[in-house]
Amino acid sequence: MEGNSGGNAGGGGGNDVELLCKTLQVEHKLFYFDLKENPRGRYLKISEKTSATRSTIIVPFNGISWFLDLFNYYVNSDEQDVFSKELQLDTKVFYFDIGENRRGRFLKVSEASVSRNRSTIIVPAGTAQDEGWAAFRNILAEINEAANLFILPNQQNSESSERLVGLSDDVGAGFIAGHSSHPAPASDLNVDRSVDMPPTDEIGNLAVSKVIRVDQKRFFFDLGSNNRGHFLRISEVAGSDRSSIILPLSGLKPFYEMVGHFVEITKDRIEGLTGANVRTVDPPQR
DNA sequence: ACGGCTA
Repeated sequence: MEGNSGGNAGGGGGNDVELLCKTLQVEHKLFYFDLKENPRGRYLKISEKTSATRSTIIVPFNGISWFLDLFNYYVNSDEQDVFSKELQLDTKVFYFDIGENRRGRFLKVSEASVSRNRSTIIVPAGTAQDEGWAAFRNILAEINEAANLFILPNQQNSESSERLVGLSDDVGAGFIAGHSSHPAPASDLNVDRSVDMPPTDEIGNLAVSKVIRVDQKRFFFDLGSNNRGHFLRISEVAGSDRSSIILPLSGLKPFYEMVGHFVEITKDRIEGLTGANVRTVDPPQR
């Protein structure tokens, strides 16, 4: 059903001119790549279509080469040392996450923007040597090539890379300081390096969320509050199972010190492991 | 013939 954005209400893009269209089939999914243009500029629309589902992300024009780089990264890296990535482009953030289930491995690409709901596409790795991702990467490469032809010479300067910061590698923000030669003192065991703690009276409103991935599990850290006060909820999510502990903020420091204690006494065994991976996620909506 | 994803 392509025509569901008929009125172009709120910038649906229905009237935008198509510069380039490509399709890719991976397993039973169909991916549509549409390079489009409107008065505000160019963008790449990537849609994932299943028999029952369609999901779309919109990549700003200057993000196409970043997408290409990231897919190259996931295609070329060994399975055991790929990590989640975040890509900030303009007002959007794209999250790249590896997942695996009985169907196989997949790459989840999720677009978060302030206004729109989060949208996600999931690209199967494919059966042999990530060929699903590789095919996806090849399409991106073709589009990136073609897109460069659309750039006029005088536009290249304004599109150049100094504005395009935002590729962040989240590796190594786990409990263990990566390869530092000295043992991590307790003050370095800081899970929350990138988010400033808000004043206590704002915590309830300013839901701060983090997630770490350890093997197949994910642990979500969410600040919240109820009539009993403020708390940190730590949720373990593995597959469809989820369980949580609710830690009153008064217990946070003892909890932290206790974890630090176990980090200390086990560090001989866990030094060098880099399983944990921290990133910021959108505040949950509630 | 899938169907994943704290939307």
